[in-house]
Amino acid sequence: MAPVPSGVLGAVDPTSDRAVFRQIADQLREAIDRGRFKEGSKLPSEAELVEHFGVSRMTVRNSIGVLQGEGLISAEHGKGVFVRPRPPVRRLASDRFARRHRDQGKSAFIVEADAAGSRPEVDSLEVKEEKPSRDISARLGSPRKVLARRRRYLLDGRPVEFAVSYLPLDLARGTRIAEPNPGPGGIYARLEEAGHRLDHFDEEVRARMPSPGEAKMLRLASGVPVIHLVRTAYDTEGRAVEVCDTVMAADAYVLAYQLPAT
Amino acid sequence: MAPVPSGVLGAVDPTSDRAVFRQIADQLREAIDRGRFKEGSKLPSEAELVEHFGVSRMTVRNSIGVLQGEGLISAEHGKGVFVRPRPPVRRLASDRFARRHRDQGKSAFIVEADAAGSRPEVDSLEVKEEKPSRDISARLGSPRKVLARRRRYLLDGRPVEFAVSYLPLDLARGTRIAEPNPGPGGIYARLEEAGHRLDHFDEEVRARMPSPGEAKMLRLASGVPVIHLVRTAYDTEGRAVEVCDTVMAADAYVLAYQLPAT
DNA sequence: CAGTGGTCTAGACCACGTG
DNA sequence: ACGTGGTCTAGACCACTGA
Repeated sequence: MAPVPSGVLGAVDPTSDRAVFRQIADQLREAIDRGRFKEGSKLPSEAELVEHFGVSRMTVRNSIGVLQGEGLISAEHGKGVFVRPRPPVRRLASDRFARRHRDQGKSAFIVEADAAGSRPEVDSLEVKEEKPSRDISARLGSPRKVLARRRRYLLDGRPVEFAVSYLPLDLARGTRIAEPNPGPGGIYARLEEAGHRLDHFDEEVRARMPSPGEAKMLRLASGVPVIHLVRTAYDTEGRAVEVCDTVMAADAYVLAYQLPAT
Repeated sequence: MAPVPSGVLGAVDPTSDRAVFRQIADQLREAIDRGRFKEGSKLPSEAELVEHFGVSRMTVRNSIGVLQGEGLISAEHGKGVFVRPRPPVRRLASDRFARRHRDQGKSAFIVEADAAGSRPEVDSLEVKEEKPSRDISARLGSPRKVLARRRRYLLDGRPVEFAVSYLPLDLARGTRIAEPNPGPGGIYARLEEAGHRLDHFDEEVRARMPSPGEAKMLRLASGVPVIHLVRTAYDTEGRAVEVCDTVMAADAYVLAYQLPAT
């Protein structure tokens, strides 16, 4: 068993008021912050830390759990504990739905990822009619049924976002919007062709820890929150024509908005 | 010791592939979701769960840890484990910095909280000159020193937000902006009086788990992420005149934006 | 005071990943 | 086969809360 690199980690004081596992977590955190353990690199194994600090394994595991909860490290069964790499973030600009950005063939996600040198994928595509939740229904003006378009987005094989678009049935049924591939420019282009010129979008942004289902769908490490974004699209007559409910891996995104000062 | 209420929690299957502590976490999560344990109410004690499921205490504690990480429950030493109440959220609208909202005497935070029936407080107010971080410096056009205005916001005694405003020294030194109370309309009103008419704001929104210092400052329970918001204010000449760096308790906020469709 | 969660020990066996 | 983390036990003592 390799010893812990000398000088990187000190000793703990069992008589201190601060719990031993917190002292160990503090030392590891500081070592990571100072770059003594680099992004993606392996921390000393539990056994090595037990040896180094002279504590029981549960104490070491407890300290590792603290840093996992902070999103700093993640454990991989059979391999070790690693400093969590910060993945490249996708920047969502507030003008991303402007008409000029509607590409002829490809979706905004694909275009943008290609430009950034990432490999984009969309999977789990599912389109079906269903009864809306109370919340979605209220936002769309209480339709009895809606068309739901579900899909998951991945970058370089990593799932980063899961989104569901809801549209009132009278706008969607029988159009390309109800097909898996809605055609060039996406559903917004189809809505405008049908006479529903878009006026503006409302976006609501929340952050929270993922449900177990979301963590699985996005393959989230512990300590990674999600950004929950609900966007409502309005046409020029003030009618809500679409609600898009999106859950994003928070470590993969930064949202950018421009606000008028007037 | 009171028994676990009958019918609410079942049994675990030690031969299952799913770990026992996950099965217990699943059962507790489902009971909470179904409302069998209401918001703010106390869960069975660790000892009662040990008795009910016939497992060791560490197993029960492990399952409790899972739900804490999800932000569903929080433990209080000496009292018990409770279903985490969802605090009222503060909605930040994208027009919150419009001139018409600049109240004569009070800050936007105070006005809004009063209207919502909450008791607002601002503390830890600190104003000083300092050397900016690389990031802040870049956003402000690389000034050598800046004025930093730090403050913490509380609602009904609960800290919800910690904010730091940075301004280039040449705009702030010798003005009311450099005083703890910048006067009616706040620093934006002072900037405009000095001829820096505001044109727009850029906001960047991220979500992540808090650092230990942030968790302490905002008294965050485990399983509560923070929203990190960086806003840059530009005047009509395109100069960045202020950067505001804000860390918010994610369970206390929803951000609302309006985006043009053009 | 009794009851609660917080910390810690010293073991055990299992499941995963790699050589 | 071996080293890694994952799960689990059966205890112990401590610190906080409330009656």
